[in-house]
Amino acid sequence: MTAASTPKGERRRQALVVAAGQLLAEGGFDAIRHRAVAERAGLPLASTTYYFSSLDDLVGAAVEHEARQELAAGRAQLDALADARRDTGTVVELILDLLLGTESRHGGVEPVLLRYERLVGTPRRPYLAPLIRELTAELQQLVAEILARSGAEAGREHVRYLFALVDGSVVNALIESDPDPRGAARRMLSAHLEQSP
Amino acid sequence: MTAASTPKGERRRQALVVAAGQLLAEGGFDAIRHRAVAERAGLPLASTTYYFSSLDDLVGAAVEHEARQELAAGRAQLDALADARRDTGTVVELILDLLLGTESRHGGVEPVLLRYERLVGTPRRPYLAPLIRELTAELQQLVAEILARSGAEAGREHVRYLFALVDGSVVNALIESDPDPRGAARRMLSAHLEQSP
DNA sequence: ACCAAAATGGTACCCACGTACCAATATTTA
DNA sequence: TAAATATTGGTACGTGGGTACCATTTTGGT
Repeated sequence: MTAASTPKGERRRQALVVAAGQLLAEGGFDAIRHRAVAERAGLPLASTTYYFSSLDDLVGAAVEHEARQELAAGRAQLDALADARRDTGTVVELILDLLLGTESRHGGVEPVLLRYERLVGTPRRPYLAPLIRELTAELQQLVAEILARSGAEAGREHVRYLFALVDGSVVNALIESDPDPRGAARRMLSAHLEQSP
Repeated sequence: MTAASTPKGERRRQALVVAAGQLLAEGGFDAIRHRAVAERAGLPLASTTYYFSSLDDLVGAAVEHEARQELAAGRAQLDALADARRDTGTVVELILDLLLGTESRHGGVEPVLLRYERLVGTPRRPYLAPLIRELTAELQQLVAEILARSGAEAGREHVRYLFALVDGSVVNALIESDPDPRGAARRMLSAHLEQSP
C-alpha cells in the first residue's frame, strides 16, 4: 500500500488516486500511467512511485475509489426515490444507471464500452478480485432493493439473471456496432420485467 | 492489404497470417506484434512490414483467418450430427462450443476469458467491424439451424436472446472469479431451453 | 532547537515496440 | 537475357513507459 504518514503527504496521495480514477474513467486501465497520473495531479513523476509501490497498486486504489464513489451515488439516487415507485420504466432506468453508469443516458457507445472494457479487464488483475467481489455484492444488493420496492421478484437468482441479460445484450450491441447499447439493454430488460412483475 | 505477387511471397504472407492467428488465440490482440509474429513464423522482422502495411492490417488478417477457421469447424461439427438430435443437453453443448469455443470444454477460465477480451476489444478496431458483422451473422445462422433441427424456437429474436444470456452469464462469471464460466452459461441456457422447447 | 524520518523532484536507465531504410537477391516479364 | 519489379533481411531510429537513484528540503517529535 505504501501509505503516507503526513497530512500533506496524505493529501498528495489522495490527489494521485483521484487523478488515476479520472484517467481510469476516461480511458480505461491502460490510461493509468505514472506520467499521466502525475501530470493530471500536478505532481512530479516520482511522487507516483513514492506513494505506490507499483502501478498495480495505483490501479487498485483508483478502481476502489471510482467504484465506491459510484456505488454511493447509486445509493443516494435510490434513497431519493424512497417513495416506492412501481412504474416499470423507472425501475428499468434505475437499474441501467447502476449497471451502465449515468453517463450512458446521454447516448453514445463510449461510456458503455469503457465500462465493459473495465469489466473484462478485471480478471487479468487478480489483486482486484476481492474488491470487485465486494462491490458486485453491494451492487446486487442495491438492485435487489429496487426490485423489492417496486414489487418485483428480488431473489438472488433473479437479480443474477437480470445482470446477465443486461451485460449480454450490451456486449452484443457493442460488437455489432449498435450505436445505442443502453437501448438494447433497455429493451431486453423491459420485456422481461413487464411479463414477470 | 499489401498483397504478394509471387507464389513464394504468397506462402510467406500466409505463414505470417497463421502465426499471427495463433498468437491472437493464445494471447489476444496485444500478443500480435511484429517481432512475435516474425519469430513465430520463422521469418525476419521486416517481412511483417513488407506484407502488411501496418500492424492493424496484420491483426485484421489474423482475425479473419481464425474466425473463418472456427466457423468452418462449427459447421462441420453441425453437419456431422445431421440426424436431428433433439436432446437438449446436446444442443446446449453445441451452442456453447460455438459461442465459447471447443477449448472451453476442458474447463478453465483462460480460453473463455481470451475470447471475451477479444470480443470487447473489437469495437476499438473499427476496421474489424464489417468482418465481425459478417461473421456474427453466420454464427447466428448456424445456431438458428441447430435450434431448428432440434425443434426449438429458432427465430432471430430468440437467437439474439440466447446469445445475450450466454454472454451475460459468462461475463459475470469471469468478473466474479468463477472457475467455470462455461458451466454458468450452461445452467442459464439449459434452464431457458428446457422450459420453452 | 535539533535530529531522524518523511517527502520531494529532477534525472537517468533500460526495455519493448512500430516503423523506416537500404543494399543485396531473386523472380518476372518483355 | 536484360531490364524491371518483387523480395529479403539486417539494422537503426524514435517514442513511450516502468522503475530506480539520490541529493535536497520539509516535517514531526522530543
